[in-house]
Amino acid sequence: MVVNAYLLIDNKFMENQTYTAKAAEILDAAERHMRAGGYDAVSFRDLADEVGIKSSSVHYHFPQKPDLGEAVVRRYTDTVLGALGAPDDAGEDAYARIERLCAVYRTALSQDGLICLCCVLGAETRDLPDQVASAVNQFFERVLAWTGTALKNATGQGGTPAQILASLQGGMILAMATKQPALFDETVTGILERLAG
Amino acid sequence: MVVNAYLLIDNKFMENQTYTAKAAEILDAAERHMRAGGYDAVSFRDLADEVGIKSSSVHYHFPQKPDLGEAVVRRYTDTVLGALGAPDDAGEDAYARIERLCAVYRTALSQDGLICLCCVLGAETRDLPDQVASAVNQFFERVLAWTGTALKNATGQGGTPAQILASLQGGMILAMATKQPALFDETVTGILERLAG
DNA sequence: AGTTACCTATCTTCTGATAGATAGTTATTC
DNA sequence: GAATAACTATCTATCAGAAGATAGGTAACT
Repeated sequence: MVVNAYLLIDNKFMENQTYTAKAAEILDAAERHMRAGGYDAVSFRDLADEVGIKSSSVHYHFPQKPDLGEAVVRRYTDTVLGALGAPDDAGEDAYARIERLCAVYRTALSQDGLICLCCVLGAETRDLPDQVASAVNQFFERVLAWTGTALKNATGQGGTPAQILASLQGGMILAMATKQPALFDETVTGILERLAG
Repeated sequence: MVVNAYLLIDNKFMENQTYTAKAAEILDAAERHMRAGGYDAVSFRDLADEVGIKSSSVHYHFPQKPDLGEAVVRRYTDTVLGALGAPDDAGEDAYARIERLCAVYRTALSQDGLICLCCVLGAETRDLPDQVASAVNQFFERVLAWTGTALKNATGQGGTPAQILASLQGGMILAMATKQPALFDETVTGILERLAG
């Protein structure tokens, strides 16, 4: 049986895409820079220096910058969805799932001191190469879908997936821009209170 | 009486800072680019071309790039606060005021097809020159303060200023990144529903 | 005379990108 | 099993273009 290569991109098989150690190092550095300063904050030379190779070797792993950008976003998407786990585990209620969603975001913020990659890139979508913008779009579609499933059979008036996700993304920006991490926690509190009803 | 120049920056006098026609044109172009793609999306040459002068002449109006960035953010802040009007007009209730806040954001999004400047810059705060990051910080402090005042004597459980603002900022990103403006409207609906109680 | 608002010309540094060489590994063929 | 081919991951060297920035000139207005 021949597997449709296109399908491979949009279903679970893709989640296990592997990279060599060096390529992964490059992606790590690129993600860090992008989350701190956006797409333009990444330069092939800086990445090369950080991982100890030459800039031309970075092009070997990721021919063009949009290829690199797309790879960073796709890997990030898979990491986040992996951390979120199943949105329809019967042993959990909606509250526990959304609490987990908030915790995933919270960890990213406090652990790395950086906000969500797709929050940063989403803000500059208009100027991103199509390839990258499309990957960012898919991140949101997938997380929105996860949240929609997670909310099934929710009791309280917890709000829609878009409302919840908007609060999380906006809370991060507020926390980062005002240097007050507590503002993020405040938005999380609001989300969970509404869900508890 | 000598007016304290520092005070001038943080109170209403500052709102009337004037620019020559050409400087204002430069700020317009710079704001457009920044709202579409962030701080790095602005180049002196592009701005110069757009307003019909040479790049060195842009430096005449705004010596360094951080000066330009700061000016764009400060002018934007004053414009937004001007559009918001008084947060403590006795003839209005909290709902009407927050409705206005949402409308201001909504207009920016639908009229220009661009999201809030400080949403974009806030996302990349970590990599911004201090001068610019500080102006972005002040934008949020002022809008948070406006919202706090607007909510005084609110009846329903409308949420805190940070919760409301986070929803608005996040809703914009979601709308932009998914190319679904309706997602912004959905977050606005949520904000107003909670406020109505 | 001084100030304003531009200009020309130029500099350095950084950017993404490419061509072509090299050493080491892996696979294929005789 | 040895010879050869192909692939992987890096290098050196280089390019054209764009970036922010500066020095110094000019014409007009105050």
